Amino acid sequence: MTDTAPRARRSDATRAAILRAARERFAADGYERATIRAIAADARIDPSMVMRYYGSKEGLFAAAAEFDLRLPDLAAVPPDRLGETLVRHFLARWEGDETLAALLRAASTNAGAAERMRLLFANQLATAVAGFGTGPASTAHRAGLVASQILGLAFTRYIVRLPPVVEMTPEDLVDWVAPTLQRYLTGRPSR
Amino acid sequence: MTDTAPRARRSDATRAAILRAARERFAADGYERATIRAIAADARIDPSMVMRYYGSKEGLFAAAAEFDLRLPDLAAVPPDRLGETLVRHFLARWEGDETLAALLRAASTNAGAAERMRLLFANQLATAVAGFGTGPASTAHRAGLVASQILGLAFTRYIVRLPPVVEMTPEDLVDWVAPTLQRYLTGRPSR
DNA sequence: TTTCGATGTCAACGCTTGTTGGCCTACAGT
DNA sequence: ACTGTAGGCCAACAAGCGTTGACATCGAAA
Repeated sequence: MTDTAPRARRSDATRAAILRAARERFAADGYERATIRAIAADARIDPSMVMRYYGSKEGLFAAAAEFDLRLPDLAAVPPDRLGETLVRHFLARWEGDETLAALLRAASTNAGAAERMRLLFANQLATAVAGFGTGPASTAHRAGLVASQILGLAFTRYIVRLPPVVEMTPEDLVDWVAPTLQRYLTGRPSR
Repeated sequence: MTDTAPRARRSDATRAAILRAARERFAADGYERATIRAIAADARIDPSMVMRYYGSKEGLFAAAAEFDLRLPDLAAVPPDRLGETLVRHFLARWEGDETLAALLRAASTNAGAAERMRLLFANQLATAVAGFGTGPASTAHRAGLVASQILGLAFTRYIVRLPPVVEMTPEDLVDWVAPTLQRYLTGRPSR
């Protein structure tokens, strides 16, 4: 039941090459400047193949932006190390897979990409941190605050490339940002 | 000496209308989807006028993205209220002027806009917070961390519009985010 | 060996884009 | 009243875009 398409088609390699090239281009150029022609050239096939396999540019992006945050089970983490765990995980996930960068860049100008970003954080981050924290702030608000810091870090480090943020080592970033996330998850606001 | 162009030209109103329309479009659509034709239509003039007055689309954007953060003199702020002051100021600045949103959206896909964003934070934010904090972290790093949280807040609230971040009131945001900035400016990292 | 669907190429379509140059019009200086 | 210039519009350009359909080729089933 796990594989609905039992035998591999001969075109699977082509499909994969298209996806790989698409992720690269979307991550580097954003949605509108990443052209189907350029993606096809990278994958060494004709632009019309992209249309055949993915229907449209939107369809290609939807396939290329499929992403799993792979968040660990936070219930198994010592409660006072939640922030550290999250920063470390996101940094690793970001540097190892350019899909998130593609989604981030595209979300600025493409409505569909922004919607995907919202779903990603609602379905994966918000549910992962559900149950943490008490008091006046809802779990959703805590997840939103975490998202604001995580995405801001990614935006300044990988998109705008602010020099001081780029220069900091992952360990520096963990040391500084972990307490922020920790407080957003388990702390209280001032006043 | 304050006004180098003593008498107002008759075209100044048109120039201003173009700039206003450009800021709106760049903020709403980003750099590539905001077309000169659409901007000209909003300003009720011919597209060729945009070229005459601003030379090119890049030139128009450069003029439209001119921005002053208008940061207050932080030396005059009680040292333990730096974070609160900054969050409040940025929130007000953001909601009152769409230029920053235009710059933020465009910075994701346009190299020139990203460069402008870097200059903005280097020249205005980094210099405003210069001198705060001691210890192993340089002032530039502290400014970069502040930028990551401020831009992340703007990105999630005004660009991606993550529901929990949009729903929070400005006062809620101040209460939660102020301690973060306070620590980035005057605190120490964990470990 | 023939057949037929899957795989891939080619050329073109209709459209939009930034940009340009020519032309008309109104108004300020004489 | 005349004239020069600044302000504005119109039409068109070359280029690039996503997308389409017709045609070639390969590989496996018959």
